[in-house]
Amino acid sequence: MPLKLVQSRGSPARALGAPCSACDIRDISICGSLSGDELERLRQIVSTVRFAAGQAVIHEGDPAETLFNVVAGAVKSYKLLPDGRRQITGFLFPGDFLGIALNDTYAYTAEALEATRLCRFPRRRIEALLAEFPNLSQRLLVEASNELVAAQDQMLLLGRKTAKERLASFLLALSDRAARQGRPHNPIELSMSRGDIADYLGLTTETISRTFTQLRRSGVIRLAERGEIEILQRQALRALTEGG
Amino acid sequence: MPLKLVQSRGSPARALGAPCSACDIRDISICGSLSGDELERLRQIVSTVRFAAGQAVIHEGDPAETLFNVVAGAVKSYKLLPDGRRQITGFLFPGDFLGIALNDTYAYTAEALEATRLCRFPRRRIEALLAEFPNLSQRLLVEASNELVAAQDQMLLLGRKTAKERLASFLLALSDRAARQGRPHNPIELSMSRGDIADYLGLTTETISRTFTQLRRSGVIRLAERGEIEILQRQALRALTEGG
DNA sequence: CGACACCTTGACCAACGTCAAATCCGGTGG
DNA sequence: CCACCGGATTTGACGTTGGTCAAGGTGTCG
Repeated sequence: MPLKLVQSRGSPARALGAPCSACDIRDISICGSLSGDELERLRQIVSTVRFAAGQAVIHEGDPAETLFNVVAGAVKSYKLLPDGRRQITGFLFPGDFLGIALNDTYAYTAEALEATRLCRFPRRRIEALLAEFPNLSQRLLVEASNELVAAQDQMLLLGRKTAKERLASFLLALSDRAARQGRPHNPIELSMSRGDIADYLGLTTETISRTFTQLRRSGVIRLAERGEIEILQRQALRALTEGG
Repeated sequence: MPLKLVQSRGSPARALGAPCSACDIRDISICGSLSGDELERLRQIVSTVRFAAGQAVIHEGDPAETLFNVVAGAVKSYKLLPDGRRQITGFLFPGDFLGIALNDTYAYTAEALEATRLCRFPRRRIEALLAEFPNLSQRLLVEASNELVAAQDQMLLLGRKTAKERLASFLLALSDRAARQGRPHNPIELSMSRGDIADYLGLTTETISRTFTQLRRSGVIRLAERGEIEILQRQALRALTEGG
């Protein structure tokens, strides 16, 4: 019972844009797994799109026709309940992949947090490349694996951690991720609002605010200008992460 | 266009004396994506292992040297905080894949809920096959995608749903999954304890118990013999899932 | 300079957790 | 068949964390 990809049909590739081989974020993105030839094929199907802060990139429930790679900016992805309760499932930064879940419809909505640039891949074309370049599907699998591990950490956080532990975990994770992706990691620049943090951590803005105050008063962090957060005692913050 | 499984009609017709081609759960497992030849290669690296209820299959933090496929029984996977708080990240049933996260160490512990039989694949061998059979890595990617979607649903549940909504969601998800995998789906057989359900839903045993009572009193479910749960009003239960 | 969105703080409240005590139930041995 | 044991489950009384509601502060951008 072999698994077959439904082959892409339709209009020819529309080329344009800068070569992927010179891409700023190539090393930290999915494209890093591809050779010169493969990159060229990818370039033929990619286009660049921009979104202003607050604009939706994809909508939960819409047919999943496009995959994105964040090039610059920041994105939040979230799910809603009918009465408006919201759970943010992740924040995406340059190099992160959006829409990896290869299902018929998007499982969540994604919205730009600030001016954002993304690479846009028609899904049918990507699937054709998957069949051609095993590297690519292996790389996507690795990516999905990492997301899965992060999702499990988040379940532990949402199911079992206190407000203070959640916020400490969040700040450290943001800082660590920024470091890994070569962005400034202390002070941390928060591109999201208190409300977004709350909806990510399963709390309310008020609780986020109170907990920030608590961490600040205990000297673990400092609330710097432009909403940046400086970590003053990384070890202490790490301890708070698991109830120390 | 979504990735689609294309079933070849008729039997693959590989006797071989090998169990894989005649495997009970082949159609619902990862192996369903493989042709006769590939299956034979898989058979060469697989072995069957059995675990009694309560035995650990893998340990969080151990080097990830093995992947498993559940053949019979049931497994829970969980993460612990240093002080013993526990979050169950999933329950696995026949056909489910354990250890898909291809990282160096296991991200969670997995433990048999009852007498359980699993197929055991050495990880290095699987990785070799991945390079050889693109089908396999694509199928694993689909599997990982589905897990990712489920994980996001679970985040919404843990972050934003009330106790009653959580339990309703859990019961329906169990029933739906059992149906999809061809197991009895009403009454639902709960292979896990109240404590396990609590640790999966981010609640306590007491709250689970009280909420069961509430659902029973309102006539939505019935607590049948041997701990089975009969769904009496599926529509009502579905409504409760999102606060209806 | 004023409007508006975001953030902080305070007072009070409710959902769920904690602690404790029945009760149930399957397994065991007489 | 029945009595008993031990763990799981249920139920009850009460406590706590974080939510709700409301007011005031801060900063940013016309």
